Amino acid sequence: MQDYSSNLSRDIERYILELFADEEDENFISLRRKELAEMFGCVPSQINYVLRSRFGPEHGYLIESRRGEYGYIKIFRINYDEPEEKSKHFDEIIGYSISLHDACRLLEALGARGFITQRERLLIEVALRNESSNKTPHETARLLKKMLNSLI
Amino acid sequence: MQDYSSNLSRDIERYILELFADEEDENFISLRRKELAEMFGCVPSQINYVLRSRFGPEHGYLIESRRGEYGYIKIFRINYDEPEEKSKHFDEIIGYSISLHDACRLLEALGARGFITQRERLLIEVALRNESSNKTPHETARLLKKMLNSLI
DNA sequence: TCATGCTTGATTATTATTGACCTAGAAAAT
DNA sequence: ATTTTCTAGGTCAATAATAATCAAGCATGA
Repeated sequence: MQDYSSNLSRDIERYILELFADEEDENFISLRRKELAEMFGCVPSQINYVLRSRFGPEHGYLIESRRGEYGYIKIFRINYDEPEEKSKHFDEIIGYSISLHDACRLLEALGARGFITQRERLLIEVALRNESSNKTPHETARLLKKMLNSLI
Repeated sequence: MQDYSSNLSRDIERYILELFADEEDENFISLRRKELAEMFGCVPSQINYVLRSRFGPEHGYLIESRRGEYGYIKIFRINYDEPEEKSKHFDEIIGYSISLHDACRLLEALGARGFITQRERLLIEVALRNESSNKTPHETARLLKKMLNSLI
């Protein structure tokens, strides 16, 4: 169902995405939380909510910030592609549950196709194996999808 | 786009980094606190603040200084070529327990030092945040060290 | 209606700057 | 040889200007 009503968080999200669109050559944008909040007539913590819910690492963004005078928030966009296609693809091929063994085979294939580097593959495998004794195939699938989707 | 990346401390940091760049064959630079403070028109303790906040061990530097006449401050840039040293370094700066927040800050510094790429940083952050609600600082430290050590 | 997402503001934490006071080392004075 | 003085760096606390967190209440939409 489509939604036509106004929504502050969505507006702020769109504004930030526009900033990225305006800076095609850069992979990050800078902003001041206070300014942005004033601009949208909201409380500053609203900005944190938008960042948390839409620009976190699982969404493919890295955030750096500093407080105090000259404070700032930088948002780094790690990937440039449209998220739709590939993440749907991962959801399909990984599914609701996957064994550690199959996960590693998939990572091998993704490496062969140049989708991830050898180091990235290592990182994902280490994360998947972490406390693997009590990690179910379902949890494995969830984490694997999260990590791969963040890169897309 | 605005960059918000200039203030006194950042200027002093950049100046010191330039000193290192100018002396590529040396692994240290030396300076006089008073001179530097005069040069930047600030109080001398400002220099200590910059050293404390930007040239600590977690940034890959060591400080040695001497007071009185012929006083000086030397900043050593440490090399971590050997895998053994790198692993030990990670153990030292991460320790037995670390908050998610501090872990992310550390990853930022490791990125700046060229130890990890932005994509690798993304993967590590996603893994650390996974089920972070019941992830203790101790478990965070263990996983973080495991992942970083896998890259050595 | 009910779960989820959104909004708000009070409280807490961090960052940078400044200056007053403290400490160590070397030279000068005794 | 000992004391004094001078010079340079160290530490700490106060302050100001941000940003982050948290919990509570509200709104939306399936």
